[in-house]
Amino acid sequence: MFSLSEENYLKAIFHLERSYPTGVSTNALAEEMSTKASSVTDMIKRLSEKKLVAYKKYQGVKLSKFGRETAVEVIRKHRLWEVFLVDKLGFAWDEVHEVAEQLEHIKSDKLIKELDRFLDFPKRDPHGDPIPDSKGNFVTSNKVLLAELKKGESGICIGVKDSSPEFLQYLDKNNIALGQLIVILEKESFDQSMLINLNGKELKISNVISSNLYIKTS
Amino acid sequence: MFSLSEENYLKAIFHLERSYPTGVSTNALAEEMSTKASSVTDMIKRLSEKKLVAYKKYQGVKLSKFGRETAVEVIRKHRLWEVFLVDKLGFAWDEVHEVAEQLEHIKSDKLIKELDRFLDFPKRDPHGDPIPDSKGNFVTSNKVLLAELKKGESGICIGVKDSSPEFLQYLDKNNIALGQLIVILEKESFDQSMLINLNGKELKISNVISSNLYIKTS
DNA sequence: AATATTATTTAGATGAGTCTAAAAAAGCTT
DNA sequence: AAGCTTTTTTAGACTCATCTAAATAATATT
Ligand SMILES: [Mn+2]
Ligand SMILES: [Mn+2]
Ligand SMILES: [Mn+2]
Ligand SMILES: [Mn+2]
Repeated sequence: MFSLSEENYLKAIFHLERSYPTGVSTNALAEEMSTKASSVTDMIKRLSEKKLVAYKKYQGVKLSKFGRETAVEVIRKHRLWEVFLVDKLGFAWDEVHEVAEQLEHIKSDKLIKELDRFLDFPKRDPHGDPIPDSKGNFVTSNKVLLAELKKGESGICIGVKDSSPEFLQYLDKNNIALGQLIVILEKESFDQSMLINLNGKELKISNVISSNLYIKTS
Repeated sequence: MFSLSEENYLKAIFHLERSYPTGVSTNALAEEMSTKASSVTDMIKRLSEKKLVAYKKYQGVKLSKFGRETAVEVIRKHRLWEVFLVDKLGFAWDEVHEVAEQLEHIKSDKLIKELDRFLDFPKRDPHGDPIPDSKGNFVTSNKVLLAELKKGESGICIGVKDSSPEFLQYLDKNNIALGQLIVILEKESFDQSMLINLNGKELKISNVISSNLYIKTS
């Protein structure tokens, strides 16, 4: 059983490994955890002693198999709780993350097993992120940022890259939701802003927005 | 916002105040918290600085109004989560306490408000204990230990004093559940054991058992 | 009232997790 | 290759929550 801090570091390393395939740097981890590099070094040493990460001085960290399994389990719990909060308690999708950050650390195998069943084994959380199953397997869907599409192309919105309350509330305000068809009517070459069609209505969105919306491709 | 440890101490003091109306002793608190008296003294000083308890050296502690409100809120959360686990996730009543000990420390006003609504504002937890409402008010029912009743008397079982898994499993095994009518057929003066009628069936129970079952009186 | 026992507090240490400041290593420039 | 900059690690300190051992206060016994 690991501490709340240890679990949070494992999650952070897991997420950063995509951008740092050769090893997550101390500074990147410090940034992600909103802490100091020296604290990260301390924690990395602890995680290394517990065989959760592979660490060599000045080389960054990588999750071990064990560490990755642990991280995925915490992520599974986080996302299941997010589904619970939205589907059962009526939270909005921009209100769930903070609470899930706490709930993900509750230790009980039975709890998470029964919660999963109660929610009818959901495959995705309210932000479109995949939920690992009890064995740690999860779908990796073919997605691309809306910003990468060209004029005339279209696709279904299936997730958000930024899931901050601010961004999610912007989407709500403009009636952009997961599952919706988006057609690119115009794309401005100067600032990459787009005119899109959404439910028959036209909407102008900046590159900041289109760079944080995932579209299903295949 | 208080730490997990602080909240647990407040709960313990709250429960012990019934037995120690003039002030909860350091040793009693150490016993309840499974820790050492010196640790208790340290914590009491912290709680006192935060105005959660009134403390004078060698005099024991009492909760302040603020401290009592905080304790009651934690107890409210604990019991609501226990209802959730039993009613929604299918936990048995002897499996919920440990998990609720963790869940009671989750910080989110909205979460507990919506959970309460989701559970349809339950008045009692799975062990018959009253659940404080959002203002901290809860019913204090007229109850008496089964052991205090005499031959020929009867009443409805409404709660347990000991809610350890071992005791609860004993009750399950003997089909004793909350809400049931219990009639005392015989009472042995030597060891206080009883012969009771339960759903038409006769059952012999020891004083250890009857001293941990609450019966509704008025 | 003096003494013995018990309860409580103090003193000092430990471990987890964090911090700042300083040292050391790695990576870039020229 | 030497020097400069950035990154990372080390050293030392702090808080919270705990512990053991010792000191002190309160209570009980004779
Ligand atoms: Mn989240
Ligand atoms: Mn999410
Ligand atoms: Mn309980
Ligand atoms: Mn209970």
